[in-house]
Amino acid sequence: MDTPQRLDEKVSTEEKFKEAARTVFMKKGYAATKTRDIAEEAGLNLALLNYYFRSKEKLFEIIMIEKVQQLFAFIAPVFNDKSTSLDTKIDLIATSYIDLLLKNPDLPLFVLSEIRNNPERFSKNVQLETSILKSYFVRQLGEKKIDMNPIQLFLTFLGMLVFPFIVRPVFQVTGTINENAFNQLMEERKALTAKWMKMILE
Amino acid sequence: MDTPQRLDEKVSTEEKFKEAARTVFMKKGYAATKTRDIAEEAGLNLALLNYYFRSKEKLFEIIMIEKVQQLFAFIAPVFNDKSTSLDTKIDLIATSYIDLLLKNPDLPLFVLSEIRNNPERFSKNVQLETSILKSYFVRQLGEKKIDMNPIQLFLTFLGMLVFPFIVRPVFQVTGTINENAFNQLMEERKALTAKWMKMILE
DNA sequence: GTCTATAGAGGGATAGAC
DNA sequence: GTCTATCCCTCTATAGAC
Repeated sequence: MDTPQRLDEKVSTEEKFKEAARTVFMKKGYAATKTRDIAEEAGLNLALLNYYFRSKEKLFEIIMIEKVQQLFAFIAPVFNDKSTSLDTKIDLIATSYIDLLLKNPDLPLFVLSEIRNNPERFSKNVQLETSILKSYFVRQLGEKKIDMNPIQLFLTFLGMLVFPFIVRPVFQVTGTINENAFNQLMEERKALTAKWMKMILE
Repeated sequence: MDTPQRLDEKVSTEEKFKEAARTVFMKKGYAATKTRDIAEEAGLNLALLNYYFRSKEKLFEIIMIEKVQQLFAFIAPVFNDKSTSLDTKIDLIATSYIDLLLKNPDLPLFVLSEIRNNPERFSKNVQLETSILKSYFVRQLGEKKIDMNPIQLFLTFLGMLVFPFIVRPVFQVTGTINENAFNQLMEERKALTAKWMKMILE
């Protein structure tokens, strides 16, 4: 996904647009983003955007597929690893997912709100990762707590990890918690989430 | 907030616009909403929208203040009730907040994504409820677990309640869980959340 | 591939009649 | 208060020169 670039090498025009599109789409959302904003952010001529990507919509789809992959598919291998125990998976996922989100704090809210604002787009063009609910991890949850729908456990686990990043904009606007303090809380949260999740499963 | 209307009484034009605006803004978000959509939804003339509310922006602010109130301020009394124990508060909040969200499932994602897409609007015009983090409930959490930042506990509790409604659009688009099944899960979740939260606090 | 210029549609807002 | 007609700016997209 990351194409490494030597410092003296030129980044392609196409890639400059994609990078600018990531920035602007993530910041404002699809509808509020103007193609002019993207061209300006990229430092490139507006007409080139259509030359490379045909339309705003098509460029957005490219970025969106990337982001959905990041959010859903990134952890699929861990979820489906049959050689690791439930407890090991909990530890691994808690750590790696919070690390992912610390690098991309806006990712969940961006993806989820775009799905919500325009569900048609996603039923048609973007393949969402539905297999997570049928993953080996969820089956392991179901075997541990046979008296409960494993989705309840799954939602709780994912919520512990993701929810703080969903409400982050409120912290930012109100100034309640600054960025460093938030990141520190999330680092602590890796171990807390794993501990709590195991308690719930006892 | 709810102005009761007799069935034979006419709903005011202004209220028709507000009701239509709630529907359309909540469905598409601010940026993707056209004033023409709102007028059509209301079954009213477009020019009247500006007559009553001056601008799309002003109408949106009215709706948004309502929604923020619903989401944040609704449970403030319970949070700050000094006469109830921590366990009682947990039971009460779990039940009443899930009830609130079952009636307004799109509320959290709508409010949070609008804050994210345009934080400037909220730092200026809409007063966000920041006092929750200083509420009596959060203090009670801190006294129970003195070795931990109470925000961690608060985020976990709220995440258990709210997060399922945040990911609901994914369920809808993929068809994994239908509306009835989701609502059923949330009913069960009232007791589960309370039980789990108390376990974590032991 | 990259630019300038502009077509063409959309959308917020208002003028002015009733 | 409510309507029709329309202004006018913004935005996506393309034509066509270089």
